[in-house]
Parts: sequence; structure tokens; C-alpha cells
Amino acid sequence: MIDLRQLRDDPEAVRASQRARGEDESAVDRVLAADVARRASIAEFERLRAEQKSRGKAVAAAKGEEKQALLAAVKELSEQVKAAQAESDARGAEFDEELRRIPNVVLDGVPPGGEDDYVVVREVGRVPELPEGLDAWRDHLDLGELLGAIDVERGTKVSGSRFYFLTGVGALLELALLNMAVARATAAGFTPMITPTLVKPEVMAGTGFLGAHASEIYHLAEDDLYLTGTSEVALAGYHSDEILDLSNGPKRYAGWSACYRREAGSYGKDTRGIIRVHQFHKVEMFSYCRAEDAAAEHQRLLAFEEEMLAAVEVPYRVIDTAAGDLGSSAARKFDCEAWVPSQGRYRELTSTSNCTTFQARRLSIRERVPAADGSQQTTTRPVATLNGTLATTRWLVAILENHQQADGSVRVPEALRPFLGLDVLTPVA
RNA sequence: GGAGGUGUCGCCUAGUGGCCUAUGGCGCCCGCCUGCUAAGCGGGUUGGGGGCUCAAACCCCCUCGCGGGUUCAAAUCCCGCCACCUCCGCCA
Repeated sequence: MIDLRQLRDDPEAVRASQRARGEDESAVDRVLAADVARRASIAEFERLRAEQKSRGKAVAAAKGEEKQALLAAVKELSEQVKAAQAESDARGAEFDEELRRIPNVVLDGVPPGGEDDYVVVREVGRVPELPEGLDAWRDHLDLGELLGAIDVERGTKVSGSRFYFLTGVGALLELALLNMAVARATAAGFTPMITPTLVKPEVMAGTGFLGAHASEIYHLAEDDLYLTGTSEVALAGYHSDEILDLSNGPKRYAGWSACYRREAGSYGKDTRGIIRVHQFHKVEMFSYCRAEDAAAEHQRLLAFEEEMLAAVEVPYRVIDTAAGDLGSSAARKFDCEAWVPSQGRYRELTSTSNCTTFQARRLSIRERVPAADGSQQTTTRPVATLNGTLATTRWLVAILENHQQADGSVRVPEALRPFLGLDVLTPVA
């Protein structure tokens, strides 16, 4: 959730953010009104409660008839306290609901508008030439079938549309890619993690995934658990309700997990191959850092993503996502999109979001800092959280297609060879 | 899945309806004392929220695993849930 103090002090900034996202500005005023009502009800409850407590002491001290008289007097007060408390709870819940409805305030510089209003930050690498002897690029599924690497038909037979098997070198290639990602992250100081992929509702809600896009998420009704679409969810929950010590720098984790997405509402899109699937694997970076360090950390995560893309030798571009295309938790997002030769366009391979203090505030993740007055007192404040993709199953698409050769074989990028143990993938008979 | 037990502040712990505004110890922080260190002495040490403030000081409310209930009053009594421990059963 957003910072209530900021909302009170500068509601116009939040309205501007809502406009940039194409969202409802009046939500800001509803929160402010709910806040006023909430505080008034708290004051009333606390006044009555304080009176009840002090009168209660007199009851405890009294004896006999005097006590009976006091009891009668205080009984009615008890009812008033109960009513005031119920009122206060109700106003508090209303306020909370309104506040949680507001997505993170976008950062300065984020392009306003929707999905197509992104800004290209840079393009890196040269788009490959069609190998001599080919009339057209083979797409990743053709290649995957030639190489005995991808079996979509049987994936569908076993689990339905958007499921697949990675077979033989396909399975090995994915493991190699993900292992390389974990190795690089570990070398860079990230703590490798294998995370739960089923989480409680409060964790899913805390990361901001249960808002407008709740229909994207698998829910196990029997157990009231959610299947995560990324290890970001579990990694954000990891330190929930904790007070962190960030005096030695950010806490950085690299989560390896299966990821599950319903892909509701994407019927007909990317139906071929493994570009858009219900289940895949991912290595995800996740950082907890101080709020003032978040922008720099965001650039760092982006740099790690770009190094990873360079290591697999695929051309890509970096885009600064428009406000309307940000998730509710993100204040800024950069996507790296790799060139996909068969489609003649760039497709998203990584996404790094700066969630500032939005998730931490919901999940109650704080750090201890000196009080503002410079005394020896300390206080707590929410930290910033950031996430970014280091590798996913989808990367196989870009790797296979960009490194394909005329005979259907695929050159293995240099950096991946130690992890795969092969220089080239060759078609099976 | 069944039976029993436990859950109090960073850790350990006292606490059986109202002098609990939660005890004591350890650890930690500040100060005093002291050739240095150790010891000793004194003070501080959960978190959240509301009021008043430019901001503090200060005042108040909530917080004894979580949520309900009983009561004028709940750490304490009752109900539900969760986590952990012991045992039984089942299982990849």
C-alpha cells in the first residue's frame, strides 16, 4: 500500500500518478474521507475506553453496597465502549480497503499511458541474418521438435493446452540455463533460494497480485492457498513481519521455482510453442534495500539481466514500461525483450520492478533507523523491495531461434557450454 | 487423520479474574566507578495507532500465537483456528 503520510501531505502527486496509469483519481479523495472518518471513530472509542478503565479501578477498590452501585453505573458504559469499538473497527476496515485499492505511486520519468506507450531505452546486439540455405526462420517449436527438445503434443495430451514436456537436450538446456543464472547470481552475492510455490492469501495479497489481475492466479480452494506465478511472492513473504538490518547493504536473494499462470483472457495469443504457458521455471532476483537506494538497486538488477542476456548472445532491447502497464506494486518497470527471428519482433524475456516501499508496507517489512530528531532513539520504517528476472523457460525460444543453423542444428552460446556440456545441439534422426 | 502437551518482550522466565500500568534473569544500549579489561552500581531496552505539536516532550488506546465469546473488568475463564513438541495411524 502507498504511504498514507504522502497521501495526506501531497494528494495531488497521487492523483497525478493515477492519471498516468489511467486509473480513477477520485479514489484518492475516498481514501482521505475514509481516513477522517476512521480517526474520528478512533478518538471516540479511545475516550470511552479510557473512562471505562479508570472507572473499573474504582469498582475493584469498592466493597459492598458501594460496589453494587458502581457496577450498575459502569455497565452501560461497557455497552458504549463495545459499540464505539465496533464502529471504529468498521471505519478502519473501510479505510483499509480504500487505501489498498490505490496502486503504487509511479516514479518521476515513467512514461504515462498504456501498454504501447513504452519508451525504448536502448537496443543491444545485432539482429541475426537468415542462415544461407533457409527460406525462412524455423520457429522454436520446429527446432525443438527437430532436436527432440520440446514435446507440446504430449504436454497437451497429459495436461491440456499451454502445457509441454521438455525432453532430452531440451530438459538439459533449461537446467543449464537456470543453473548458469543461479551460479552468476551467487557469484554476485545473491543468496540462492528454492522457494515454496504455494502461499497463503495474505502473502499473495501483500505482493499486490490479488488486485485487478487476480484471475491470472491459480487458487486451491480446498486449502485456501495460491500457486505463485513467480518466486517473487515467496521471497517477498520471506521477511514479512520482520525488522531487517540493512546496515551492511541490501539483502539479495535469487529464487529458483516453478511458476504457474492461468493465462486467463489470453485465448488465441501465443498458442504455438512455449512462449506463453501455464507452468515454467524461473530464476528471480529479489532485493530488500533502503528506500533511498531503490533506484540505484533497480539499475543494478537491470544490469544483471543484461549481462545474462549478453551471456546467451541474443539481441535485445530495454524498454521503460508505461505507467498503465505497471503492476499494482511497481513504481517503475524495465523489461528486456529479446529478438525472436521467426516473429521478426522483440518479446519480453525479463522484467525488473522497483516496488519502492509498497509491498513492504503491506507485508510489514521494516528496518530500524535513528529517530528524525537526532537523539539516540530509533524508529522503524518500511524498506524497498525490487525484483527482476534472471532466466526463464521462455529464454529457450530466443536461444534456439537466434542460434539456429541451416541444417536445423543450434549453436550453444559460449557461456552456456560449461553448464550444458555441448557445443551444438543436433537434430535427432 | 487421531490423542495429549506447549505458545508471555531479541532469548529464557514469573504469572490461576481487579495493586499486571506484565515479573526476574541473560543479551544489548547509555552513564557512573575503575591504570586497561573484567567485575560492581544506576538507568534504558516489543511493536502498532490516536491526540497535541513546525517537530519533540507529553497524554491516551491497542499489543501475552491469531480470531471470536463470557464479564463492569481477561495473559488468566470458554469456543474456533494456527504453529511447534510427544505418541498412534496412513503415505510418495
